[in-house]
Amino acid sequence: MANRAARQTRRDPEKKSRDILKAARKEFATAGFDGARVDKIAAKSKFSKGLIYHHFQSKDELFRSVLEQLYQELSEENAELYLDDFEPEEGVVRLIEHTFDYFAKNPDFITLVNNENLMKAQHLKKSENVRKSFEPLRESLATLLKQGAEQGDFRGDVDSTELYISIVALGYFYLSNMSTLSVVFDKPLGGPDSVAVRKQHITDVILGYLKNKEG
Amino acid sequence: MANRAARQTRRDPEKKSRDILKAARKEFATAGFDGARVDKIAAKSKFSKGLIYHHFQSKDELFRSVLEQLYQELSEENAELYLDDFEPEEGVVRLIEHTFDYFAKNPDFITLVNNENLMKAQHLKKSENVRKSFEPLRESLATLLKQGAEQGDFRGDVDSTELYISIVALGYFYLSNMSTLSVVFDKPLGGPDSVAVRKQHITDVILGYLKNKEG
Amino acid sequence: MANRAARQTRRDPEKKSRDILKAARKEFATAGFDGARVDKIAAKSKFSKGLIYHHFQSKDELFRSVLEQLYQELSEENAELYLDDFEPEEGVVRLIEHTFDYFAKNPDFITLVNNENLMKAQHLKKSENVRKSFEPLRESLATLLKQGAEQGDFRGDVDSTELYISIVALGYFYLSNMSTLSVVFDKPLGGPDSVAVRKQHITDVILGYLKNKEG
Amino acid sequence: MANRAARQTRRDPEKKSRDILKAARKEFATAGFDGARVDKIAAKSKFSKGLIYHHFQSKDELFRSVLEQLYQELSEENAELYLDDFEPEEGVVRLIEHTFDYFAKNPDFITLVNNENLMKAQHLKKSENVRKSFEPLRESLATLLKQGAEQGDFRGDVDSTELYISIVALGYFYLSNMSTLSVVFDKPLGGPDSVAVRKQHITDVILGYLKNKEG
DNA sequence: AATGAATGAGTTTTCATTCAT
DNA sequence: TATGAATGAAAACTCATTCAT
Repeated sequence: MANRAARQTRRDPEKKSRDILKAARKEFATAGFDGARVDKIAAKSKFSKGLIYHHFQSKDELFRSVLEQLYQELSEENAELYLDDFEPEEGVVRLIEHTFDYFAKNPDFITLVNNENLMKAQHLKKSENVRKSFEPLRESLATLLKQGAEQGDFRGDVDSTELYISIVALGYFYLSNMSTLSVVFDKPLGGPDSVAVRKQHITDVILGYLKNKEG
Repeated sequence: MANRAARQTRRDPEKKSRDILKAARKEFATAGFDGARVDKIAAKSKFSKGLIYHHFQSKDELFRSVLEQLYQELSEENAELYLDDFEPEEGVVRLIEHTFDYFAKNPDFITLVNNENLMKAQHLKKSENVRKSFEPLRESLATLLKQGAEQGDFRGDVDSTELYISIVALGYFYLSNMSTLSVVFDKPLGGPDSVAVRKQHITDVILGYLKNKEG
Repeated sequence: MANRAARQTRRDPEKKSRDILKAARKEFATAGFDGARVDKIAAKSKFSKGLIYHHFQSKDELFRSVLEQLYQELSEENAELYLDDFEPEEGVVRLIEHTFDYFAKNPDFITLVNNENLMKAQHLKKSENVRKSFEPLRESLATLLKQGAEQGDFRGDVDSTELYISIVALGYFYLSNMSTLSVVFDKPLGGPDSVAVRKQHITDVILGYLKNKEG
Repeated sequence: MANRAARQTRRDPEKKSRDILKAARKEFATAGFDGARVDKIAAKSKFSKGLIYHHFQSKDELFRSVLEQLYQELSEENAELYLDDFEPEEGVVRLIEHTFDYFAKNPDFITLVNNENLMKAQHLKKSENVRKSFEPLRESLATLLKQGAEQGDFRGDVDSTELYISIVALGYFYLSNMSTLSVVFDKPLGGPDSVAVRKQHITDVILGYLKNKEG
């Protein structure tokens, strides 16, 4: 039995990779790329350092894999939104709320992406499979905007990419910069109340903008 | 006179500190806190490592000083806006444009602040003089919002802190995440045209929101 | 066989530890704790600095291990004395001579222990296995003293711990402070004649004291 | 007045040296030669590092001066014993007790001398004025021993230098090695009771030895 | 005489990566 | 495949000493 379990472990390299990636993601998110320690990742994943280097060639490659997995997950979640099935306003609200909630529930995403930006996206640039990964969502949003404009609900001069960036920005920045904002505004922003207020504010801003047709 | 100047140089520890801080800011912005090398800061500043440790006690303290200087500069620039002298809409536009331009012209600010957020603002928390440093600006903005509402130009339900965070977020996030965004949208966002478009979009969003009085 | 031996070497971390400890002991004894250089220990032991830090966590831990080994060796040597097998006077003389000879042959012991005392025994305090390591010897001495008193050879008011400290002190101090004593008495004390004279003097003092029953 | 005080300071370099030496002695005793910091000595003495280097040429020279002062003080105290004015036994007891008390009251002496021995007396060897500084005391002790032997109180085969070293050893070692002894005997030796017991034991040993004429 | 800023060689320690087994 | 001991290059930080003022 023990033998069989061992064999199982031996024969499931994907499971191994997943475990390593999970540990790596946590470590990179906690300590940043430069602060992360391969030793700690090994300890957390219960595999040896040698094995990690066997599966991934370097710390950089490991980080790249973490990022790819991260964007892959986000894409999958976004695909579940089925924006095309909703009326323009409802669709936009769904997108806003889902985007905010996703970042709020996945603080590691923000940390890791910020890290990657500090390094000028050098890892992501090598990942073909994340290129254009937001295209489906952008297209759905463009459709909503077009329909909204045609129905007279939304203004007609809105660029879908810019708007999506704005929807992300309003939540991402708040969550990403919470620590320093709390200091410079001398007010803790991390509480559930503050977060709920923020989420409502974001919806107000985006909808207020879209529905102001005198633009 | 030359003599005096020489003496001045020798005896001007503030000048020295400024030079060190300048070099440190560049290195921290380029490499991040963990990636930054005190050796490089010494080389860039033309002073010895020993001197750096004589003036600042540790790499952490040096980073803290860089951050303090950074927020100090931003506060000073913000004070020059004289928002109180303008009509509501003009004032808000000034604030939006100035904020965006400031971040665009000072990419180091974003890098350094992101770094500090990755470290949970541990350095900034020790800096008493940055606490509430945005209070004057927030108050000016609150006044503009109130006047704008009274004059019937702006909606009346806007929280000044949330709005200011939004104004910052819309530009900061774009600039901060430009590298990864360029990859996932497969479209270079750093060019002057893109930046100008972005700036206009931000103004549109904020004004569109504020001037939509149907809440 | 050769193969096996090679493997042995590779796989014998205890041998490695012993080699490192040997080099460390020499360096610490020569230069003192603060004066000792981990670089030199690495060079002497033919292992890399990294390996030393892999086996021992810090310079302090390395020093602690050296001390533990030191006391371990002394305990083992003391156990070989079999004091219980001898008549009181002969047993005491054996102890005196062995103690003196041990310190004379192991000058590193004195240097290292003096160092540890300069540091208030901070390392030894963490070593559980040296606590009470002299208890067997003290007990044997106590037995000898009791027997000697019963047989009318020794005085009856002697504390075994105090006496053992005295036996050690008379030799240890002479060897430990030889350098300064040679200066202040303007007379080299390190020669074999001086040492032999000293050893005889110590035996005279202790026996003279023990056998003076008018105390 | 202030002026005068300043002048006074300026004109009293000996006072300055004394203050520096006092601070240096404390620092060297606390941290050992290698552990001592010139910066700390400067801070403690309220003089600048430059001044310290002006008066003493190096850390080594400073340590040498501390040692010289130390032995000078001990010599002066010993001269106050007036051993020649006492009967043999009383004189020897005075010497034993004074020696023990001196070390007990001046723990720095032990620390500093041990340090110097770890460095093979390299500093003391350069100090002409400590050579033979114990000659007067040794001579007084020799006289006491001779008188005691003539009066039939003491045995006649005692070398004064060996005996003096023993008198010192029995107290010095106990005080010097108290930290490690407390660990290996698992018993705190620093308390006033233990010290008093030790002092009595030393007197017993030396007198017991001297008065045992069957030697 | 007096200061303390400035230096640079050197310390302990760390860590990504390799490699023998 | 899998391990983890081993390495070496580099990191933050220290400190006796010097030197311009």
